[in-house]
Amino acid sequence: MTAIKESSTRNENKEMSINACPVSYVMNKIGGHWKPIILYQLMSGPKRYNELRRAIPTITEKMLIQHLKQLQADDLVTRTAEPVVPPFVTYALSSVGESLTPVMEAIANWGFAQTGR
Amino acid sequence: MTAIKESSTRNENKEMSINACPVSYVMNKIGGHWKPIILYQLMSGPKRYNELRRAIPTITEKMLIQHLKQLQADDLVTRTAEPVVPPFVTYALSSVGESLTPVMEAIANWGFAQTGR
DNA sequence: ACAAGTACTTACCCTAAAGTATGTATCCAT
DNA sequence: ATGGATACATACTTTAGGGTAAGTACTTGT
Repeated sequence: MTAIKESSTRNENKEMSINACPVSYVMNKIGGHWKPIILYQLMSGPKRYNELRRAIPTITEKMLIQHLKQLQADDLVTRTAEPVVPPFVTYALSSVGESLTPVMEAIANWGFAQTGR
Repeated sequence: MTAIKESSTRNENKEMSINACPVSYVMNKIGGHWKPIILYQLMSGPKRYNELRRAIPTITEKMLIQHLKQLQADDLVTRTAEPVVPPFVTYALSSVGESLTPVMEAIANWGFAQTGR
């Protein structure tokens, strides 16, 4: 999973920031290119893997699972796989993920206010 | 200012996301490594260039001015230079920047709730 | 027999963002 | 005249994140 060189200045700074700035901490969980988009999709309800793919046409499969895994590791989304063939895997917001909803909405609303609609 | 290769898949995806996902739009303004930290510092009042440096010891000068310029271009912060020698330059949140305060606080509070304080 | 759908995995490459290092101009204090 | 403080600028390198492409395993439909 794209191994991390554990002692670049870059990562040290990241660690520091996460501890020093509460906003920075949150950005590491919901920031980046794809995570907010995935979370935004899941806010409208649980979705299957391929539903997410189709909902976000420009995302690659690699990025989708990579971030879904990260979001699971951060306890923001849950994965439920029904043991059938063909596979039936559903992703949903965890309770922690749900608690993000008002925050995400606050962010989105500011965006709407800025862009006019 | 680090010229942008205007037609990589990367940038096309970025453009698309900004239009499709309101959260993504906001992330482009306040996301990234340093911007939230700088904004968080300015939320406690205007600061001089070197005050910011000292408040964020791990940031390099390059990153600091680069992001300050970007934040100015996005109308989130203002720069006021008194024409004296030695220079006296103050950075502050613009009115738009101020309007971000509740959003940033919502984010920070969620972070605090998650980390326990 | 073969394509299509499910949900991934893996190897390799490219680039934007961040880091390193050094330079600029002006003034004041020692 | 040398060093420190102010607020930057600019060339050069590194790396983490993202993109490309192809493969896996199992089943249903034609």
